[in-house]
Amino acid sequence: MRQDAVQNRERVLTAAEEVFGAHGVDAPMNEVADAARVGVGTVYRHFPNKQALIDEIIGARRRQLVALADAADSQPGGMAFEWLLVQVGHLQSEQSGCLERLWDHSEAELASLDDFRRRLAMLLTDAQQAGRIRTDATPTDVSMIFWSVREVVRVTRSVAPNAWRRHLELQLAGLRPAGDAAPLNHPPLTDAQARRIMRATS
Amino acid sequence: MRQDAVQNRERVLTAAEEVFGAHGVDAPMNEVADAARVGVGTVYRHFPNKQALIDEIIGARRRQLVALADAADSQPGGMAFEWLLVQVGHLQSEQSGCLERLWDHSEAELASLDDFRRRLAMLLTDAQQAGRIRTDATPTDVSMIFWSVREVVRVTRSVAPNAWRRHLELQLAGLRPAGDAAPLNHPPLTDAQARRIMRATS
DNA sequence: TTCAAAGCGGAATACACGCTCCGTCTGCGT
DNA sequence: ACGCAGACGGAGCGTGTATTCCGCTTTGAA
Repeated sequence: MRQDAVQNRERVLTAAEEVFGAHGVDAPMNEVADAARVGVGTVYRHFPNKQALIDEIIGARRRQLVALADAADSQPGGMAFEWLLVQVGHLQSEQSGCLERLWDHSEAELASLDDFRRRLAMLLTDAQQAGRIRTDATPTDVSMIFWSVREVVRVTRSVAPNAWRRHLELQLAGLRPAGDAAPLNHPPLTDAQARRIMRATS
Repeated sequence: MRQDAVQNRERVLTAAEEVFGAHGVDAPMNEVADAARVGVGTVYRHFPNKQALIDEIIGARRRQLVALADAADSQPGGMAFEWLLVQVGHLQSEQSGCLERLWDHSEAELASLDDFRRRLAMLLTDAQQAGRIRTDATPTDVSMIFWSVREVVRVTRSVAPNAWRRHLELQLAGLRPAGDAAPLNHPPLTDAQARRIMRATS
């Protein structure tokens, strides 16, 4: 590949991350091209269509996600689970507009995040055994927290970019072992449901 | 106003509630017109533009919201606050697509919901004094819960229409008085921030 | 019953966006 | 230096959607 072509591809990716991050994935391709100081034609030379460009960006984030799950193992004691949730919050709060689609997958991409989910489930179990998390919490409850944090990030980022931290703190408080608190009355999502949801949203 | 015109206006409103509720406010006006068994022209005779139609629907919901806050007063003891949160969850889960904009306002509409917010703040204080809610929770924390529940509703409704209940339960658990749980490390949104956010989202 | 005002339908318009096409330009192997 | 495969830009096409326009229909007061 020609040298300038390689450079341009990179510029487009960076620009797309910025533009989509700031204005959401609904931002027009024209804006991405302008931000990359490149014609739209060039964008389409490197990515067959808008979805492919978005996928490329999100793919990179998914890999970060898996890396984070790996890194969590080296956290002390039963803290790994909570550490991971905060890290994922960080990830979601950077260039948050891109990530509207982070938790959606075609069946094909499901594998990459399955890995993440498996590790997350293990960390959750560990945390429960360490007595830091209530035993009736399930991995699907954690998915709901991710969705919820994503939305709080989206809504608050322009005014209070750190507000999601408090929201997450409160949710973690909700996950603590029930003292005198009542047990949960509503059942968690089943895995099958969670899976269908993640496919449907996209 | 002519009799048939009155009827048609009503039909359009009902249809819009259904269509926007099911497919979100991005659903095309044509679909609304079809669902109302009416031409697009008629829709535009009654509402100057799409936004006005949406506003009308949301306005009605806001009034319901205020009514709920009033009704909460007749709930027993310190439970009024929690009861209200569940009711708001219900409200958000019905025709949820319409409500993407429920918490956004132009400065002008701020007044209508201010009333709601004032009552909510009082109920929160009551619940705190009754020892059911941690004393460091603020009304802006409750706003974040509303945003969060709205998103969980949006994501899960087609597969598990009741999933939001569990999510809310967990959040309420997070609002219980801290036993051995650590105090919150991150500050709540200020009122001014919350206000700006609600204006910016729209 | 009559008829003008009010209402209606839906084709046509305006516009925004994804994407394609093609004439022009440029890195780089020779 | 040369030539051209490969890359570039951006005008223009197709589509989808909000909104308008206008000839036809209906209502209801006289």
